[in-house]
Amino acid sequence: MFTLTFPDGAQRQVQPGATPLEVAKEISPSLAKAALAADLDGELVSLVHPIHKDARIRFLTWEDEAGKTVYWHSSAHVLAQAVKELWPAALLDDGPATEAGFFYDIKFPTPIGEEDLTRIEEKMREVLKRKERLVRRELCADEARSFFAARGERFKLELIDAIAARGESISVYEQGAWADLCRGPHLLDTGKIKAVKVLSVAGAYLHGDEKNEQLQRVRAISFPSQAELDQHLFLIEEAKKRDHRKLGRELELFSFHEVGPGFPFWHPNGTVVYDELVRFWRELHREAGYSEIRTPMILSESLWHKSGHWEHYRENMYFTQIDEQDYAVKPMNCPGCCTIFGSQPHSYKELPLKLAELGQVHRHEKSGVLQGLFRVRMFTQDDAHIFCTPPQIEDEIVKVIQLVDWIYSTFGFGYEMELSTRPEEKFIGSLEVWEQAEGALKAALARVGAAYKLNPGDGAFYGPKIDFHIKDCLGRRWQCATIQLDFSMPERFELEYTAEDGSRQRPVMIHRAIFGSFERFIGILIEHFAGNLPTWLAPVQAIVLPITEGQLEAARSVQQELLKAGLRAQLETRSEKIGYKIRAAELRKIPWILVVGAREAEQGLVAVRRHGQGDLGVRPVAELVSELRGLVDGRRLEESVTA
RNA sequence: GCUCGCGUAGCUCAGUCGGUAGAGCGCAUCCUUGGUAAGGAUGAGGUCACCGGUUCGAAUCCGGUCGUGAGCUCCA
Repeated sequence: MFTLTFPDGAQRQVQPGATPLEVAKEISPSLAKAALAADLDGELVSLVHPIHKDARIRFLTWEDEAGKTVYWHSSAHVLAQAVKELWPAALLDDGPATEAGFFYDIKFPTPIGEEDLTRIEEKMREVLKRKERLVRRELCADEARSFFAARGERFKLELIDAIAARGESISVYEQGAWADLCRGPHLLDTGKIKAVKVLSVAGAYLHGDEKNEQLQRVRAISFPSQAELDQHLFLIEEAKKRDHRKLGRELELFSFHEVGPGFPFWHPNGTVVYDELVRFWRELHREAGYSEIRTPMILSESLWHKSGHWEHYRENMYFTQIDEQDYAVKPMNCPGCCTIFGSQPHSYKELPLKLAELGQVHRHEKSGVLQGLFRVRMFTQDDAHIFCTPPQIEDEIVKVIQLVDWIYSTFGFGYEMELSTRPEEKFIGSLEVWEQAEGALKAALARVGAAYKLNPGDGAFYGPKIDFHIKDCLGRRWQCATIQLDFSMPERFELEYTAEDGSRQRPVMIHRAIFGSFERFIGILIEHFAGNLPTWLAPVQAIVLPITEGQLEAARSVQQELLKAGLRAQLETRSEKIGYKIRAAELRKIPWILVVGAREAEQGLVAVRRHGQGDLGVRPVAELVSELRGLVDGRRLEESVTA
């Protein structure tokens, strides 16, 4: 007998070879019905996996990420089967589950188009109706090779070789007359998959490698009920409405033009948002002991040789000539900052020295990756470089993490952290320094009590780093903040400080950004708030609407009061009906709409209307002004109106 | 950069079989002075992304270029 331990600590004895499904049935029929797979000592297993040890067990349902993964992975097999029934000559590569659905990379005899998606979807429903069992079968490498060779699946043969090379066991999952190479685990049968939607088809490289031939990636999603699918499709539509590229145009924040692909043009409204963020950032950094610097946009190519960028980053840089000398447009700010640090002697007493720079950088990104403000060729980083001694690293990292947390919480953003450590091979500096640095980062994370994901070997060649990812409304994760330790740059620039004992020492450099770039951050803000920016960030904070031209002067004086209080207020002067003017202001997402009619004008009142909330009643002008000032000064989120 | 799709007025989009362009919104002018999401009239706006080809004739068919979208690869 083996002992299974459940998440709540309860235990149960089972016979050797018992399966999670049998265990679930003993507990309750509803659990057996809801269970999709099980977690056995951290291993993801199917419900018919025989248990041959004492273990902790947890049943995975649709509510668990891992449960969804199994569900969608099985759905991917259904997709593949449907495709093979429609195009027997299609060649399959790989078809995993993703964060939201699943895909399959396929080489079609002739490329398919959007119009084929419905056919695939209908065929999938047909396959699902058969409610076929997914049966696992283990094969040796040669059996597997002849199995897929007989079917002409040459991509699968490559996958088999890769699996065999890793010394892993090879298995196929059969469903009806068809079978796919797969590690599993899977659902017991396809009957639990109730609703499917084939979403898109796009190019993808074989095995995800750019050098390989191009296949087509068919993306789809499935749900246990039609209602859940409908809800998901509704959310996709809602997300599209928030697309910052659309809102950016509608709200006249920024634009892109053929004369500068990837180079954003900031319109007056967008510039206000940008400047407010800068102001917020400056306030916090001044308080946190940073000094601000500015370094040139174009610098001699020799500097970029020295920094290593020419060697490692040339592909992404723009070059030019001045007086027949070679120059480069800066893609990063660190060399400029190091030039300042190196321009004068430093004492240990100055450390940690924190030099911040709103550095505008240009990077030649591949044309295909440009994407609104999320991926541009010119952007401004809220950069800073902290020069310190190795023992100071931990404290400084803690302070940066706290600053990031403060800034993100001001916008109501959730985020995830990742720690990337020393690469296996390509790295500079001694193992000792790396260990010290990684230890400092881990200690800092522990001190702030942050949960983080470890990416072993994912650090830069010059040092380990902590990355912060914000999740946007489409579920995409964007790296914004980053904290990177850098042992390389101080070395290359021969930076030094005089230590207590008079010796010359090399400082450690911490490279960090919090917004990451203003461009991307604003893009995320727009989508996060669906364009309804909090009052402190809104390009126009209030608009005054006279009901008739008779109140134009009274309305103008209300506007003057707001302007005097430092608020961004406009006056509507068009002679339209009030309904029309309100509609226009609502569409511009102006947070405060102030209506002045004969009644209000007489008593020094305004009728207040908050965007999205309708009429809030009348209020004395002075009272409203101080309320708005409070919102702005406190950089209040006003969640009730932005949600 | 690669694959596929798309490109018509400031915006959203029609435009049939190849016969040199249309709507709504917005904008301008005039009328209207209306109390919480669209009052009315008139008018201006387009080298149909660009270059080339086929054709008597191209927004429409073909090729190329540029831009853009979905992905891939890469990243703040």
